Order: sequence, then C-alpha cells, then structure tokens
Amino acid sequence: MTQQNMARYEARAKIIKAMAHPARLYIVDLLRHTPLCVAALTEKIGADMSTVSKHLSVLKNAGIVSTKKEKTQVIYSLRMPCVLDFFGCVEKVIESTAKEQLIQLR
Amino acid sequence: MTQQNMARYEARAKIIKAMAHPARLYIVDLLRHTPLCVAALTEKIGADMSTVSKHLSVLKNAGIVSTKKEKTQVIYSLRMPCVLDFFGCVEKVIESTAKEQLIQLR
DNA sequence: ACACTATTTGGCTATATTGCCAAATAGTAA
DNA sequence: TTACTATTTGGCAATATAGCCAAATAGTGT
Repeated sequence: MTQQNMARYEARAKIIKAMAHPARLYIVDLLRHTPLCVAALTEKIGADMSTVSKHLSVLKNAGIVSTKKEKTQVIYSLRMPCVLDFFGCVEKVIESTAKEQLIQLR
Repeated sequence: MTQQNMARYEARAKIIKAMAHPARLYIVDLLRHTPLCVAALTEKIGADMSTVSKHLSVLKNAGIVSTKKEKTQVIYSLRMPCVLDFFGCVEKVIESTAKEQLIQLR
C-alpha cells in the first residue's frame, strides 16, 4: 500500500474509530434531535462525568460533534448528522447475522 | 442506561469497531468489486499474512464479510455491501473539517 | 476579591488491540 | 503415505483505550 493510500485509510479509520464505542454511539444517538450539555449526557449514560467528557472530546476531535459555550455550560451538538446513517447498515448486519444463525440451527 | 439499551449499543459498536482500522477499511474497499483470497489481500496490504488473516476474522466475526473455500484457498467477499456507505459520510466529515480549518487560518 | 457551577485534565490501573514470528491445521495432488 | 500450498492459530511484546478519582480550569454571579 502506498504511503498516501495508507494516510487516507488512517484518516478514515479515525472517524470510524470515534464511533466505535457503545457510549459514543449512544451520545450520537442522543444528539440526534437536540443539542445537550455534558451534565445531561452524563446523566443519561450513567458514567463518571470525566469519562463522558473524554468520549465527547474523541467525537469532537474527529469532527463529528461541535460545541458552543452557554454561560457555564458546554453544549454539544451533532455536526455531521450523516453519521446517523451508520445505524441503518449496522442494524441490517445484525439482523442478517441473526437470521443466518437461525438457519444454522435448523 | 438500561441493560437492554447497553446491549444494543454494544452490538452496534462491535460492527463499527470491526471497520475501525485502516487495514480493514482497505480490505472492505478491495472487496468492493470482487471477492479475493487471503494471499491476494495480503499482497495489496503489505503486512504479514497472519496479520491479514486476523483482520479478516474480525470482519467475518462481525458479519461484514463471508467466505467460501475453493481448493486450498479461502475466498473472502463482502457480505454486507452497505458498509461501503460509511465512506461517503466519512469523506464528508474529513472534507468539512479541512474546510473549517482553512477558515480558522484566515 | 469570593464562592459556585460546569467541564476538562492528569494520573493511574485494567483491559484490549495490533502485528510479528513460529507452529499448527486443512486441503490438494502425486 | 508424502510433499506441498494456503490459511489459521498461539504466543508474546508494544501500544492504545477505557474509566475512575482527584485536582485543575473556565466562566458566572455576588
């Protein structure tokens, strides 16, 4: 693989990696309809706020979410809603695998 | 987060995680048009064959690729071509981030 | 200045992933 | 059977990720 190609796939992988965690997927899903502050997300997720904050920084670093400050709060929103399209395919994969396993059982 | 919800997002994350590596992204891209055997993929990627084989098993385990045996070879193909749709959004994110950074520089 | 709220960062340990080598396996062909 | 080819697996060291706690920071309001 050429160096250029390598760099391309690394850049792509960085974005996908940012989505590759249950908590971060949940965050993206929560931001689907409305922007939320860290405290609100933390409450939904049920982890330490510092953990959530780090997840958010991964998403932000990848360019998936964006922030704005409002008084003392930091409001996160979905900068690239197209990532929501991942869910559709992911569900298809899960469903298709489940069906295939049913067939194996017969 | 409820236990059920947790499990849902973990299952989803597993699929996305399988895509979250440059070599595996490249594999998926290579399988886009035609099925390939391990040796062919290994040559394109330029890593140890055992490494490629492990990447392939991650993809297979996630249900993204499938295999068939042909003589002594194992032919991998893209079972869920919808994962290719990831690329579109990923490119959008990269492009949008690049543009934003240009603006910051001015 | 102060106290207060919201968030981020540093530090740490535990766990997971990656990639190479060497060895094992599976299947083919003689 | 043997030799051969293609692939997978085990083992290991290096690196990366996750999540908690405690401490630091940023901004608001008094």
